Amino acid sequence: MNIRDYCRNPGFLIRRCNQILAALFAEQAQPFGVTVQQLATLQAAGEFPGLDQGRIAETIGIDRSTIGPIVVRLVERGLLTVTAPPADRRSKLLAVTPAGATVVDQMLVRLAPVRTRFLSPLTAVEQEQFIEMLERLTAAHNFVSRAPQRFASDAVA
Amino acid sequence: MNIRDYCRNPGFLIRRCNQILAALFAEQAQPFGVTVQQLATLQAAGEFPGLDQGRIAETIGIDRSTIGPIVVRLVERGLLTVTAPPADRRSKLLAVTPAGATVVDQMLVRLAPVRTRFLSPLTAVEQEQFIEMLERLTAAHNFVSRAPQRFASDAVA
DNA sequence: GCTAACTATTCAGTACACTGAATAATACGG
DNA sequence: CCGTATTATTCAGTGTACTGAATAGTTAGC
Repeated sequence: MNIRDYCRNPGFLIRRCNQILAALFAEQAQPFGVTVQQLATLQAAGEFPGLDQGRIAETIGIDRSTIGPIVVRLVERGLLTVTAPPADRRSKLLAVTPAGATVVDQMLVRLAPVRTRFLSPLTAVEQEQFIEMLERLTAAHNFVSRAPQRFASDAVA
Repeated sequence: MNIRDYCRNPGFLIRRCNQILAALFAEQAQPFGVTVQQLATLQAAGEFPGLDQGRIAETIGIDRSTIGPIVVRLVERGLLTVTAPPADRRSKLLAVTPAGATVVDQMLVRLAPVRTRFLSPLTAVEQEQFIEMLERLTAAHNFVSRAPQRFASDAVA
């Protein structure tokens, strides 16, 4: 296997896409100083107020040991608040501040074109197929990584 | 836009795929203690012996400031050697050691099933379409990231 | 009630990834 | 030649990601 074939592996291509999307995101997000995972955290916390940190991490599919530092940065910037419920002092309940909600709204507006631009090399039909295939792949392999994704609204079986 | 829609963005899905592929890779690569980027570096250095560090980085699409530490770790493990050519003492020429070549061969054998397993939720036709779409996306946006990919064999226009 | 299992988070350690700036060596224009 | 632009790499700083282990708090069994 030579290098050119190696670069046709899904692992390699997905990594390249990740780099590209990170750059496109950073371009738009720069004035806000908020990263992808920080935005995802804000959005999940906004939709499920009062959910604990671990379940927010599950909702967006990031590791529990990774969300801690993310939350710290968001709290430092005044975009998120953390409270320890008296019932269970192990957990940390997250809530988005008004400033945080504003940032999310403004960022989503600026980021909408990124999706369009990234997918533009594909035809409209291909774009739908591509997203659908990605969804199928992530769903099928959800439990492979240490941070499987689970929505808070999904009842525990 | 709610969280479920947010998770249908290519950025989110690609990040999840990346996590999954990293986990699948790690599962097979663990006994070797070699990471994805380290393997890619070894392979590129093996195919283009005597190429300088910066061009190896370009070949595999990683940042020049990232490859330095990767090379250091590979040299420490005796899988790679670095020489400073007398002609231009700024650059560092990389070469794979026999031990490094053996590691690459053994790892490629173990990693072949990872590709098959990852793509298995798609039909044979879809798998080809998926890879082709990824190639088109990465090619179209190649210069968006700080580390565009360029093969050493591509003549400079 | 008190220990034992369980759960939420954190911490230490390793490895990317990128930005912006610094350092060092080379090449070129006059 | 000699300073200036160019090129190769490095460094400092920030932010993920994951592993394995530790810490702290809770629930359950008996």
